[in-house]
Amino acid sequence: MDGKSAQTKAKVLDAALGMFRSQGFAKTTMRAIAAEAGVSLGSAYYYYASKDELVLELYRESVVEQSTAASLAMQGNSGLGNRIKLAMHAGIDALTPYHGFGGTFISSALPPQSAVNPFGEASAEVREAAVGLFSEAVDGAKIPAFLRAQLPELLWLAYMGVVLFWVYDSSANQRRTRTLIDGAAPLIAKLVSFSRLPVVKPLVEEALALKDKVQG
Amino acid sequence: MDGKSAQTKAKVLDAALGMFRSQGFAKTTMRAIAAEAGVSLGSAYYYYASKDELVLELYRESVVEQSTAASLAMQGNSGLGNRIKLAMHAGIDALTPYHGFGGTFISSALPPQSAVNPFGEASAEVREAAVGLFSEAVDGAKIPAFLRAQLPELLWLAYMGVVLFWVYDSSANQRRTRTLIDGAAPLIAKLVSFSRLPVVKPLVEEALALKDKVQG
DNA sequence: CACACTTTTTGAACATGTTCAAATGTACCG
DNA sequence: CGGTACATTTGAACATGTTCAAAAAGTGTG
Repeated sequence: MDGKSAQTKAKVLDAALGMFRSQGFAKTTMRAIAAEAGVSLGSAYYYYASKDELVLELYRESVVEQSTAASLAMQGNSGLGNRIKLAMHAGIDALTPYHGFGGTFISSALPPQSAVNPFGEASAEVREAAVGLFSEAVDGAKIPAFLRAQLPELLWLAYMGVVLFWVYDSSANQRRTRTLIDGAAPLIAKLVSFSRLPVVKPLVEEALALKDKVQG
Repeated sequence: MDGKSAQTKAKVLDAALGMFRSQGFAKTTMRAIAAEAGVSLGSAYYYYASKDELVLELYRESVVEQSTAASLAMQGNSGLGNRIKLAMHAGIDALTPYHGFGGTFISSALPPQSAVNPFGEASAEVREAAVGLFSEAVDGAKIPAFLRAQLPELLWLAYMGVVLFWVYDSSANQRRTRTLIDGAAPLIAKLVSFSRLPVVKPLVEEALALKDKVQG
């Protein structure tokens, strides 16, 4: 039966996410999470082996939120640039409540051995969902054949860069990040469309070849 | 008099760097550093307010090593691609002893409020040195005027990307990172040279404008 | 030298992430 | 029911980064 156990697990997660939002990541102690959830410290660890795993859930939820919001918004919008914009803005929207502790968030997210590291094993499922969102953004646009397969992953990578920028963005409401997205998305679209041209094509092909060579 | 005090400080730093290399960052405790240096725990903290500050020293030293090695190597080498290659390889060379704990390194290096964060206040001096190295790499090459001023910083940014890749690179001796540098450097050089062409120029100009708009 | 003031040193104390052996609860079998 | 195996819960114990008040050592002054 999954009822009781799952319920406890959910209580712990709710307490954690709530306190992350209100107190930040560093200030939220495992003891406080356990207390808020009404369980003992050991119990919290029974369900989540580390504080990082809680962050992975947060990341997971944010991607779900990003996906649903972006999918919906893309229904009425065509044009590669526009769709990239929507996908990225939706991601930042979902992360916004956590900007205050973006720093501590990223410090547990980036180490290679961390459960949360976006490039790692543990987050494969979430990453694929995110890449899938960019596939959706690309769908319907005219993409040169030699680019199509790789483009979604490249866009996700670019988005990871945007997230990193966002973490450091101290402007009010992270306006600079929004500006970055608004500027970068059409640029990317333009680059994709130009990638057919004789001057640009070999450059792009070379870059794609390097990406393949360097991967795995 | 700076003799005694500076000597103690140096002893702490030496102990720390040595143990970082041999044990990794996480496994090296402040207590162990203090013991190795022959001082008390409190004394270690008197000189370095946090473990992160020790990492900043490491970063500083690695940039110095990178700079001297790269400057030397560039004396006999011309060609933008080659010089970029040299600068980046020198950086990875200097970091190699620490690859084992690159993950923990980056986890303390990236948080915005960390003393070590490469984009932050505290590391401004080191960052300028690193950007300066790329200025040197660019010197002598024919760079389109509208690009020249921004290029070194862009190259440093690209190099930060390479370092991030290196952190995650689990191939033997980080061969993939070397492949990346060898492939990316000529690509960048080609892009710079193509940036004069009518198709490419507006794209690059737009990107530069976006960078300015988004900065500060 | 005696005194005051500063720099340095010390180790105990604290907070917090994590581990673990033991206690408690639950489900199912004979 | 009695009992056994498994799941869950508990809180004490541990390790470690960091803080801090007090002691010690050093330095200059009268």
